[in-house]
Amino acid sequence: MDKLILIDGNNIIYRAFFAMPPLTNTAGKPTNAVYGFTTMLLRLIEEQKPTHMIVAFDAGKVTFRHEGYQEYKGGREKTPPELSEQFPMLKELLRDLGVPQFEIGSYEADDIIGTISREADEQGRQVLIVSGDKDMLQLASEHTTIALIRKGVTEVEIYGPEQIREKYNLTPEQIIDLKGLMGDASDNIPGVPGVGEKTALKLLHQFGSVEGVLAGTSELKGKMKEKLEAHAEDAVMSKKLATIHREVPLEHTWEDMVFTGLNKDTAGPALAKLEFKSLLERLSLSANGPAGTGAEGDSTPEAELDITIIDEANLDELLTKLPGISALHVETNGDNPHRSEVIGLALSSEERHYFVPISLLKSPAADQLRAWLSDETTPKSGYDLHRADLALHWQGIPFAGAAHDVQLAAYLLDPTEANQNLNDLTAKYGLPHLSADEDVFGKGAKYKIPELEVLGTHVARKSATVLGIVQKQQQELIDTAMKGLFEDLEMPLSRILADMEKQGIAAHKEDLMELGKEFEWQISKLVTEIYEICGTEFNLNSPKQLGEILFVKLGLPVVKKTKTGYSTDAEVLEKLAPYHDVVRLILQYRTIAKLQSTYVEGLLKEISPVTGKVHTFYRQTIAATGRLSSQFPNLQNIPIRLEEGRKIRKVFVPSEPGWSILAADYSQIELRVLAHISDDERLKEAFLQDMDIHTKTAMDVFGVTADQVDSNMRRSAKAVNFGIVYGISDYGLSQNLNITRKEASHFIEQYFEVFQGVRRYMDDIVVEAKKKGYVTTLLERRRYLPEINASNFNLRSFAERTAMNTPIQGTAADIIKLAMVHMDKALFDRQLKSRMLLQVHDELVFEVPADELELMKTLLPEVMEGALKLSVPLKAEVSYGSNWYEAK
DNA sequence: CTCCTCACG
DNA sequence: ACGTACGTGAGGAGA
Repeated sequence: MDKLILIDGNNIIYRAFFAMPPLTNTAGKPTNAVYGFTTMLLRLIEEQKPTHMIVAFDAGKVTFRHEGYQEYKGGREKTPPELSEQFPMLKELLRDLGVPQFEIGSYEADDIIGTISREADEQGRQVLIVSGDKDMLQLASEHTTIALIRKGVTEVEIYGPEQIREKYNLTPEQIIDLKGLMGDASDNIPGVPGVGEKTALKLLHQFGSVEGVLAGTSELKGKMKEKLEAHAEDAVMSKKLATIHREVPLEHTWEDMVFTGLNKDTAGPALAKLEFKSLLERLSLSANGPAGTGAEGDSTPEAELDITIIDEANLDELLTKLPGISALHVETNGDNPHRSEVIGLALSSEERHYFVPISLLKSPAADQLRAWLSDETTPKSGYDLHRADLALHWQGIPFAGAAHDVQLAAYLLDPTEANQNLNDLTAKYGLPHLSADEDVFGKGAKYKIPELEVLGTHVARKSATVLGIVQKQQQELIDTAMKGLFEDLEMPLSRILADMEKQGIAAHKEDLMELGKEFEWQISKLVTEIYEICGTEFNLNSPKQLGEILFVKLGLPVVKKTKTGYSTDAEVLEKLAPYHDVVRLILQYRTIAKLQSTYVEGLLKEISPVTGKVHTFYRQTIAATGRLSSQFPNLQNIPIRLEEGRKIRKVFVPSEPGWSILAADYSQIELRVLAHISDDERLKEAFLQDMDIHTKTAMDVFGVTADQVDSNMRRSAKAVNFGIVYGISDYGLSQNLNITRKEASHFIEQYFEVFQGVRRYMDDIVVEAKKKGYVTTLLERRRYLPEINASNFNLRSFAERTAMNTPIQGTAADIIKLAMVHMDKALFDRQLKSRMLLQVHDELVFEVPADELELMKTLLPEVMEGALKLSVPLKAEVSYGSNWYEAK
């Protein structure tokens, strides 16, 4: 079956340009857009296996659309020169890859694609259109689907007529009417002012088309009617502009579009010229011309590896080879490493790969192998060694000697790239593809461990992959100045986290159940009362049903809407409370129900029957800022702000009699970090004198003395301080303080008048991010912000706030991680029995024996405060008690 | 599997 | 004109 792919060249290269971090060849020429385009193209070829393909480009500046409307695409920002110069590079590359390309004077890529897809349609051929432009949806048909590129160039949504109906309840043809009514700012198509997507959809569902709407205005009234009548011509013209021209005079034949695979003779040299080494390797092409094997632009075939499945008979052979082994992979099932089982262990040396099934690994015959596994002087690389350590631990197999964790390194190299599994990394580093775990094991209920041969081969390929990545990552870490961060902070921390998690924190089950009974009783009382007042029973946990009761039955005013209906969140309910007594009760119900389901029932399920403790799992590779996250259960969001919830903390107790819970938290760490990196004199002054920072801010912003600061002024100052850390916007502050945007903006202005160093930092960091494409923390942790130069206001603003926030939040994360490493060493050096149990972003929790309490009360804050030397002091406040609640 | 809501720093 | 505060994880509802 023939399959034709039509690619909107201009659109994709644009998106690739803004989605990719800046990337240049050794001569300093930007190549990022070409690179992004090419990776997408190769993936398409691999996944779709097209028999025909073209890339269409816009030709020239003036198209037939300008004849009727000169302002078409007016007001658009000029194409950045860094992108312009990549067009010829891309066209040359496509030629060398053997991918046909089309452009024709005075028409746009859309029109070429529209014309070819019409012809293909008429001949019943299968077509896939690739673009980021929603307008393309008008071309969908029985045989034609559209792959809409969403985020960056990696995610696509596939649309056929069916999906368009589901999403908009429109036919593909009506997409044109939609744009006719709503216009398109980026193309300078006016549409009807005041009509956005929502209104346009409503009108089209009622009248069917632009013409239908204009003919039917008599059925409408008010502003809407006026607007439509006044702008009838605009609507008609906009529709015309949005219509893809499907009769372009093209002189082409079906044969001109044939694609039989990459041109092996020229593809290699072309990619080499652009210095796309990873793509060269991925395609196993050589820079000098035709390559030996498997270069169809298809996935690199799975490598032929020398794999030995180990049993008792050949175990000795493996043991002799151990000195040459540096990479391993521990295969486990399930997400929770405290509960999952180890299935097997793969080991890799440069020459050979081995797989040891779990049964053998646990047997006495494997003593020597296990000794090697637990030997900290034999360095081992792997993917997610932290998880492996835990899973092995619960099977009674100790692990030590983690040298290079490929997952952790990948996270440091790009912390925003979500969940980089080994498969993603093979693509990135041009290594042979792995089968997806899903294909080997099946998923969900169908999960099944395959036969030994298949299993061993799959897992051994993973350790082989690790082996292939380590050196490359080492070099990248050096190039990005993150080697120190990796070796001296993150790798040591990963072992410390594993220790904390194995240790767990004791939770008093009976007390928790007792608390649950209390909540149960309160819930049933509240529920009865609420049903009675409302005069009906319904599911209080359903926002949908609750909305129905509040806004329809009781007729309360609608404050806020969500995508799917009425909003009933706490903010809305607070506003509704004065109107009806039941609202307060609902708020109370929500509070208690949350405590009951998440914290009582949720925690009960997580208390290990084996240890009587809760063993969380810290994830070191999730948060883009460098923070940790906690799962199964999340122990970083145990209630504290409200007394009812805070009681939950009473169930967390020391695991040995006579011991105490000791906790210390950093005071205002983020604002202290800000004082340091902004070098703002007044902010530094405040911390050097150890003043209450919010009161001090209020004094300076309102120009009053300390005793003139009332609680309201302090509250405002506190909100401004928060806002500053988050990357302030007047809108955000106005929401938080419930004031007008203007007042908020005035506040911010006053703040910056006083704290000019902070203003300078905020300005500078954004400029720096725009220039470099990333921001860093004090310890050189990096976060890329590809959207910092986006033309879309929202995307750009978000990236700008992130640029302001990440160095602050991230440096604070660096500091507490340092403190953990130092503290671990301090405990070891002094041979103390005290144990580190939890980290909650700016707080560390320990359990300590009575005879170490006095020492720990001074040691802990000392180590935390001395973790990193800043231009202002760090401050840690320590407290202790017989449980976590008391340690406040 | 997505949405809403809410717990934390 | 645009429509947000930064970073997470979990539970329940309703498709």
